[in-house]
Amino acid sequence: MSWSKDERTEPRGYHHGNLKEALIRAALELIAQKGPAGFTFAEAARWAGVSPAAPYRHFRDRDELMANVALRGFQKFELVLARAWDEGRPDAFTALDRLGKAYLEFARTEPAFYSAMFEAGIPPAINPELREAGDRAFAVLRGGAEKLCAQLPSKGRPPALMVALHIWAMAHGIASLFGRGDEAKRALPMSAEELLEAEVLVYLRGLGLPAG
Amino acid sequence: MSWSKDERTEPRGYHHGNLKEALIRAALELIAQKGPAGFTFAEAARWAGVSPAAPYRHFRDRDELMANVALRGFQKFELVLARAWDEGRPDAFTALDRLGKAYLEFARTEPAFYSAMFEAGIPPAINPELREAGDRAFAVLRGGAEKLCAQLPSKGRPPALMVALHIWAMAHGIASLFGRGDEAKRALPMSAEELLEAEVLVYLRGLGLPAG
DNA sequence: TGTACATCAGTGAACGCGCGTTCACTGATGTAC
DNA sequence: TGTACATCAGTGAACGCGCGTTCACTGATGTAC
Repeated sequence: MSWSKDERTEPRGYHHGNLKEALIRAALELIAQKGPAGFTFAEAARWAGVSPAAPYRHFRDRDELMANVALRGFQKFELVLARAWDEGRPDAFTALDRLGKAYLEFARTEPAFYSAMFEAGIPPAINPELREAGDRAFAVLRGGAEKLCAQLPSKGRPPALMVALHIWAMAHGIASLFGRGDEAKRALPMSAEELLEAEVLVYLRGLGLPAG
Repeated sequence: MSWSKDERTEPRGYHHGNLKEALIRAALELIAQKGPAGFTFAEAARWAGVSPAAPYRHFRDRDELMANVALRGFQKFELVLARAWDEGRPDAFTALDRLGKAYLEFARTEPAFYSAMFEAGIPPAINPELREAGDRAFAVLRGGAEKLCAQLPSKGRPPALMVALHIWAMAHGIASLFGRGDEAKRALPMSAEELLEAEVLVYLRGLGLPAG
């Protein structure tokens, strides 16, 4: 869970008690329903059962809320990816396969997070905290790529960073084209998971893996 | 050019004469500036120098305008891709490389079209004309994949459709992560073009290409 | 344990704004005769 | 070539709406003594 503290089921009384978390949850719900653009500060307040002025106690404006959602998204994403990768156990191939599936599962089950992270157009340069969180999530992919590359003969070994970027691009490409539940559903002869798995497999073979 | 007819440089008089085209151009400009969500019907009208009621003569609502932009985007995309592919001349590799570069160039130089096509969330199922245009653009990739696959031994040859989807996912992944001018610019050790070229190269090697 | 007080997190009313949409209208264009 | 008329593509004023934002306020909570 991203909203850790205590989950009050029934916020009551004058003080909400957990408004910041409630607003973030409202934003997630609204983004999931109508896309990253289709959510307003006022509506999030209404969702949380609070006056339209209340959110200003916790966020300067809509963008700050959005950035906060993206931040938590990256944190959760890092966790999910790291758990899937599991330090490359039992071997890099199996782990990479899990990683790819986890990537797609995240994009599918957390479309709001995914939107906020990659499609909301928040400039990462401005927000160092956000940028760092994104980098940490990417570091998981990068670690995986390093472990894979280490299995190649050092002569002509491709840079691990490049391999990580390739894997990211494949996963992101498939996730955004085919991996969302409802919208833009194009008829496919196979699931997004199978498609990504096959793609990564061909790619790895192209790298020379598995190597003797 | 997508807006073909006659490009009046100075729309004047009571009748605009070319309002439909002007509105689409305005939408492109606004989408490019502020993303697919950051454009309004009223603002497009203002941009075209026309009263806010005028656009209703040409589009039922904002969504219809957006769909029209996406439609033209796919048409132009198909043209651009087909020209780059050039029927696979002089050979499928060279042509595929051109295709990838053209894909990225389109995403970069026509961000508004690209957004409308892939990020505006227009349900393609509802709009058959739009869907068809998208299919025709994809058919170029598919044709390329077929030519590539034909070079493989028929035993164990992967389905061309799958290969086409893989190529699309790679190109789209790189375009949306790294291939836009201003926003979300992450420091990369190489250009988006080089990154995609390398990725496709590894992938093709994984397919067993070039084959003897 | 009780009291005074500072601080905090909410209220609710108000505002200006731009958007989407409608309406009766009007100027321009094209066509029939 | 001219006239009458239908049609088309725009105007501009008006409306209701929801948003973002501010303001003085107030109820609840925590702390010092």
